[in-house]
Amino acid sequence: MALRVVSRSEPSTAADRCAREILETVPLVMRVVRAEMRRQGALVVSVPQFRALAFVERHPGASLAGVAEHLGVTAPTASTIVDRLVRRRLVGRVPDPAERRRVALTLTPAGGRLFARMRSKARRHVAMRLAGASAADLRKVAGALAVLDRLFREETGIIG
Amino acid sequence: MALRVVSRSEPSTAADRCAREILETVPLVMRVVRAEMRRQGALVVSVPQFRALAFVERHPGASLAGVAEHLGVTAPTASTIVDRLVRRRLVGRVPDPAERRRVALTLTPAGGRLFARMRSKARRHVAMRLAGASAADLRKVAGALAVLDRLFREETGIIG
DNA sequence: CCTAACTATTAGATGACCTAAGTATAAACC
DNA sequence: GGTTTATACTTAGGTCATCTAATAGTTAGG
Repeated sequence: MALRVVSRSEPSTAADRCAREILETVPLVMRVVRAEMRRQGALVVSVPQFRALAFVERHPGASLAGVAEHLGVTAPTASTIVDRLVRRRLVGRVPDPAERRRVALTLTPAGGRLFARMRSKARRHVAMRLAGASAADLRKVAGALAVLDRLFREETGIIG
Repeated sequence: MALRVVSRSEPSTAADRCAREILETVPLVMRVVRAEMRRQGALVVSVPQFRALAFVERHPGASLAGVAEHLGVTAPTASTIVDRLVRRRLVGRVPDPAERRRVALTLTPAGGRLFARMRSKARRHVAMRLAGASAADLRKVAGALAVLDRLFREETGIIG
């Protein structure tokens, strides 16, 4: 024990260094994307609302609990998020005939269009940033993303 | 023009594919980290508050405008964020004697301790995730982060 | 000086998030 | 079959982040 007191203040594992870099760069990327979207006035709905749209598009007839789990938020939070989407006619919410305590959520045509537009705009923003990268760099990034995805993907679910 | 109508719906550039993956994985990583922090009760202050602490630690005597620019928010937003930190005795806010419309912000000892604790906790969380990666994977990730950092770093500043 | 520019705050709004408490429906169990 | 328990969602009340618009105090320029 007493022999391992050297430089406790500066962790030097490769994983530790990589962790610092992740906590530096990953939030930066998201902030820049969000900022560019906002600057263009392309943030027509909030980020959680957008994620809810994405989930409902992929899971037509989804329940509120499904949205809540996918967003990693509590049921009341999901309820109000969906409620704003419903009030803007982007999502339809009808009671499920088989399970009448459930609601079945669907994208309205307007909701589908808005979602597609926002998503392609975000992708175009990122792609424009990537225009300044070489093909080799792009391959590096893609490979690293696969690694990160694998490491962070598990346990998508409960947030508590 | 009319000759380029093929598959407009599916962009296939390498940069486009990479952009899709970035928009998939990068938010995932951040959400997982935030969720783990919250689960451990380690989110003692909010993310913007934490970022404000980080800025003031690195720039003692910073002004409110400095915090606002670093956070990418408006002055009123920065004001309330700093205000909560001041009320919790994590940040000191005194009028700058030379420029009496400015305030000089500093970390209190408690603020410094709390910031250091939160940061190391976040790093440890990420490092634990990375424990399941090979050394080669870590090198890949680090290299990709450097690329992303370069591509997204510029234009840190104005958001509005 | 006195106005123009700048720094910070206050006021008022929307939205995300939480916990706790309700309502309604389904399942389960005597 | 009726009561109890569990499930799905909503409502109520609170904190925090965020915006724009308006305000107060300070400095600088003409």
